Amino acid sequence: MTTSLAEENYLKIIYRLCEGTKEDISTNSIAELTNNKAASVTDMLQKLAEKGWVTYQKYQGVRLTKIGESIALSIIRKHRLWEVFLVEKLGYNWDEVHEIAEQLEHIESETLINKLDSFLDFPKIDPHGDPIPSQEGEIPELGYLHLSEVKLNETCTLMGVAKDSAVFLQLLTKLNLSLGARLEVVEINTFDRSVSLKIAEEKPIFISYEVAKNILVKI
Amino acid sequence: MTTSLAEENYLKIIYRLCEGTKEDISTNSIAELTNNKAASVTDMLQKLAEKGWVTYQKYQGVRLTKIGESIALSIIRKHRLWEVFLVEKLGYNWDEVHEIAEQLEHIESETLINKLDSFLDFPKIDPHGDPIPSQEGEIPELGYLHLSEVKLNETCTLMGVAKDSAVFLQLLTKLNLSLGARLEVVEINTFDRSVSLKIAEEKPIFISYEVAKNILVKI
DNA sequence: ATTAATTTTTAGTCTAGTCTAAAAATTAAT
DNA sequence: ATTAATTTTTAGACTAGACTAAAAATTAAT
Ligand SMILES: [Mn+2]
Ligand SMILES: [Mn+2]
Ligand SMILES: [Mn+2]
Ligand SMILES: [Mn+2]
Repeated sequence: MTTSLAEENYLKIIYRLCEGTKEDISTNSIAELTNNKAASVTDMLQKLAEKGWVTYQKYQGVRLTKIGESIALSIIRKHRLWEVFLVEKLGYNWDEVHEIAEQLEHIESETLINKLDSFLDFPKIDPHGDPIPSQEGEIPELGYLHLSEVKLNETCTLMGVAKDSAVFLQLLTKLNLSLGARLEVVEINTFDRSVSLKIAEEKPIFISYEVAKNILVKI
Repeated sequence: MTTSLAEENYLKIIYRLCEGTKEDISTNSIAELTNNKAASVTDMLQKLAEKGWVTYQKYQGVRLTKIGESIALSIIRKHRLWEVFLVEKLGYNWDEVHEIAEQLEHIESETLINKLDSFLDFPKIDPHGDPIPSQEGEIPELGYLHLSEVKLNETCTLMGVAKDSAVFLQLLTKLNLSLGARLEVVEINTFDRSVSLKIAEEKPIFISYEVAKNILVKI
C-alpha cells in the first residue's frame, strides 16, 4: 500500500512518541509535534487505523502496529542516510541538514536508498549520533546516557544529541562540543543542575541542565 | 513566491512545449503531457496567470513569462544535476534515473543544488546529453541534429537523446548506441526512412526512422 | 458522588487539485 | 456564409488534509 507525505510524517512522529513509553499516545501530544490541531489529528488517526498502521480506540490513544513501525523506521532510515550524505559528501554542518532531510526522506525508490547506503559505506550513525536502522528495520540499542545523569568527576565520550534543532547544535559547536569529544564532569550545581565540563584538559566550560539533558554520552 | 509541486510540473511541461515553437501553447497539448483533463489544465492556467508566471488569454493559448521560464529552468537544472548524481555517483544506468529525478527536482533548498553541482564538478550535460542550465538560467544552445537528418555516408557523433523513456534508452543500450559513439550512415531507405549505421567499423545495425529521429548527433 | 476542567471527537467549512458533463468559442468543411 | 466538428471553458462535484466551533467523554477537584 502507498503512503502519502502527510501519513509518513504522522507515522514518524507517533514512532518518536511511542519510543519513550509503553503507554498509548495521546491525540494532543501528536498535535503538538505535527503543528496541527487535535481535530485534524483525530481525522488522520482514523485513516491510519483503517489502513492497519496503528491501533486506535476513541479517547484511549494510539500505538503503531508492526507494519506501522516498519514504515516509520524506513523513513527514519532514509532521513538519517541523507543527513550523512549532506554532511560527508556535500560539506554541510550538522546544524544545517535536518530541514533538507525532512524533504529527502519522502523520496520513494526501492533501490535509491540502498545504493546511497552503499555509496556512504554503510554508516551506522548519522551526523547527530543517531543510529541508522537497517534495511530490515533493525535499530541497534546504543544505551547512551544523558550527560545530565553522569556523576561528578566521571569522564565520558560525547556520542550524540537528543535534539536536532539548529540553535542547539550551533551552541554545541560554539562550545567546541562535537561527536567523540572526551568530557570530564568537574562540577554539578545542585541548585539548577547546571554542569561544568573539561573538554580534553582545556579549561572548564559551563552548561545548563537543559543542554546537559540533550547531550548523549558513553562512559 | 512559493511554488507547489503541481505548479512546478505544469511550468516544466509548458517550458518544453514553448521550446519548439513561437506559437502559443494549447490547453490540450498540456493536458496530454500532464495526464490531466483539459478542464483541469484551464483551472491551473488561470492560477499560473494570476501569479504572473504565464501570459494567458481564454481560447488563445499560453506562454511562459520571464519569471515562469526561470522557475522552469531551475527545476530542469535540478532534474539534470540529480540525474548526473544518480549515474555518476550511485551507479545507475541512464534508463533508470528519470523517475527518481522527477521526485528529487522538487526538493527545495537554496544551497543544496549548488553544493551538489560542485560535488559533481560542474557538469555541462546530463546522462542523456541534455545541457544543464546554469544557476542564472543560462542554457547553452548545442545545435545538435537529429540522426534522421544526417545525409548518406556522413559520419557523426552521438551527443544525446530527445526522449527519456526507459524502453527507448534500453533499446539504444542493446544496440550498443551510447553517448560519444561514432556513427556512419551507410544506408537510408526512402520507403520508411529507416537507416543502417556503422558504429566504429563494426558491422552495420538497422534502426527505424522513429529511433533515428530521437537520436541527437554532432557532425 | 457531583461538579468542574480538560481532552477528544464530531460536524461543518475551506482550499488545492482533480474529475465529468454541458455550454461557449474557435476552426474546419461544405 | 452556414453548418459541423473540435477545442476550450464553465459549472458543479469529489478527495485529502487542514481548520473552527460545539458536543461528548474522560479526568480532576471538591
Ligand atoms: Mn534530522
Ligand atoms: Mn539526525
Ligand atoms: Mn529525465
Ligand atoms: Mn535527462
